[in-house]
Amino acid sequence: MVTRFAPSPTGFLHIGGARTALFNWLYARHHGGRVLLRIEDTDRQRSTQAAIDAIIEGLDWLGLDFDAPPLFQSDRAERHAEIAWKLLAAGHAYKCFATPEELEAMRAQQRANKQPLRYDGRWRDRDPAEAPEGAPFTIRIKAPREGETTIHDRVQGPVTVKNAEIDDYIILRADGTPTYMLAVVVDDHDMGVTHVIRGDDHLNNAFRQLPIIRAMNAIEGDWPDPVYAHIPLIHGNDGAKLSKRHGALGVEAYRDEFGILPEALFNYLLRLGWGHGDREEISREEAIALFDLDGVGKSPSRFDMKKLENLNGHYLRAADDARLAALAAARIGEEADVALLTQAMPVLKVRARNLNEIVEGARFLFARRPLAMDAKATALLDDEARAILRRIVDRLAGENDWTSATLEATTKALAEEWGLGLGKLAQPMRAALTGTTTSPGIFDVLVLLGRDEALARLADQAGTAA
RNA sequence: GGCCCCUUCGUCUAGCGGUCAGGACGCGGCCCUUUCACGGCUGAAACACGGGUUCGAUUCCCGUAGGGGUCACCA
Repeated sequence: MVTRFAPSPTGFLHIGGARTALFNWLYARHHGGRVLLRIEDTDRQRSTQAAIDAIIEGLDWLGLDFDAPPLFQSDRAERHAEIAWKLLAAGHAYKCFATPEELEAMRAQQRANKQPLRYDGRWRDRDPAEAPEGAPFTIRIKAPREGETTIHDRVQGPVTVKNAEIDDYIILRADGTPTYMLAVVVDDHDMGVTHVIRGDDHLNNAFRQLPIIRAMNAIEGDWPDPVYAHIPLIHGNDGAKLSKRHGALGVEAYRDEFGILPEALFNYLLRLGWGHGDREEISREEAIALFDLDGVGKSPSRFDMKKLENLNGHYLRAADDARLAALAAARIGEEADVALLTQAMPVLKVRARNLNEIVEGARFLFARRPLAMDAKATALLDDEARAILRRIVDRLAGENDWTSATLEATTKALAEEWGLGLGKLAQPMRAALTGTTTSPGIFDVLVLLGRDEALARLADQAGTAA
C-alpha cells in the first residue's frame, strides 16, 4: 500500500498539514507500505521556493521521512494533458468553448435564481464544429448524470452523493495546462497511491475525481478507486477552519517561538483526532504499532496550546540533558556555557514546559555580579534577612566540601542552632544568589554557581565583603 | 442558498444496548516542600434537543437546532 502527503507550497507547513502528513506516514509505517511526498506547485503565482523549503524542513524536524524524493506536480503537466486528450478521444471528455465571461454570467444567473452553481453542460452534446474557427476551448470531464456514487470512506463511513450534483468541470485549461482535479488523479495513479488520506475539506472533491478515475479505468484498466480516508479538520479556538487568518502557525513557530520539542508535537498531533483508549503519552515506535484509521474520530478538533505545553513538559523531562543544553544555549547566545547548562539541566527542566522557560530558569547562571534584584527579592531582603545572610556567609566560607549534601546538612544545622525555619535562611539565600524568589533547590544553586561565585553573591547582599 | 460532514465535561478523547459515563489538559482543595515546579491524592465539570425502535438507550433510526466544509480556466 502507498500513501502520500500532497501540500501546496503557498505557505509554511501548518499544524493541519503536519497532522495530515503524520497520519499518512503512520498509516504507511504501520502497514509496512510506503509514504510519498508530492509538492502541488501548479499554482505558480502562489507557490514559492521558500514555502517548499519550509514544508520539507518542517516534515524533517518532525521526523517524517518519505520513501522517495519529492515529486513536483509542475514537472508533470505534459503527462496530465496527455490523459486529458486520451479522455477526450475516448469520449469521456469534451471540448467546451464557453468563455470565462459567459460562464460568469451563467453563474450570476444561477445565483439570481437561487439555483446551485454548476456548469450547465452547454457543450456536452454540442458539435464542436459549431464553435467559431480557432476559438479557444477547455476540456471538461463528462461526468455521469444519472444515479449516485457512494464512497466507503475509512473515516467518514459510507457517503453518497447524487451524480447530478457533480458537474462537468474543467480538466484542461484553454492554455493547455491541467487543473488540480486532473493532476491529483493522474499523479496518484502514476505514483501507485492506494490510500488517499487527507483533510475532509476534500471529501467533496473525491466525488469529482472519481469520474476521471473510472473513465480511465474503462479505457486502460488498472485505474482502481483508491481507498479514501477524509480526516476532520483542526479548528482554531473560535471553531473555524485553521487558516493563516486564524493564526494557524507553521511548525517552525512551535519550534522557534514556543520552544516545543518535535516529539511533543508529534505526540500532540497524533492525539488530536485520534485516540487509543486511555493512552496519552505515546512514543514514535508505539504510535507506529498502534495507529490505524479506526481510531480516527469523525468530528473536528480544536488546537489546545495548554495541552501541548503540558505534553512538552513531559518530553522535556525525559530528554537528554546535553541535547537540551545545546538547544537552550542557542537561545541564550554568547554567554551561554553548554557544560554548565548540561550540569544544571536536570533541575532546570523539571520546572519548565518549554525551552523558553528553561532559558528563563537558567538566567541566574550567567548573570554578572552584582546581581539585580527583582521586586520580590528586594522586598524579601530586609535588614533581618541581610543579617541572617551575614551569618550564613561567615559559616559557609569555612565550608570546604562544596557539595549539595554537605551544604544542606550545614545549613539545616544552622537553622536549628538559630531556632529558625529553613525557609528563613533559604529564601534570602535564593534572592541573593539568583536575584529572584523562585529557582531550583537552593543547594543545587549553590553547587552550580561554585564556591567563589556563590559566596560572593551572598556577600553582595549581606552588605559585607566576601 | 444547494450538496456533504459533524455533535460525550471548557478542550482532546474512551465508550461500540444494561457503566457510579472512564482518562488527559485546564480549574479548585489537600499532601510533599526552602521558593517554583515535579509527583501523589482528591473535587467540580459532559452524553445539544425532540420523537421513535427496544424490557432497556450516550450507544440504533428519523427529525430539529447548532457548528463545520465545499460549490473557479486556485489548489
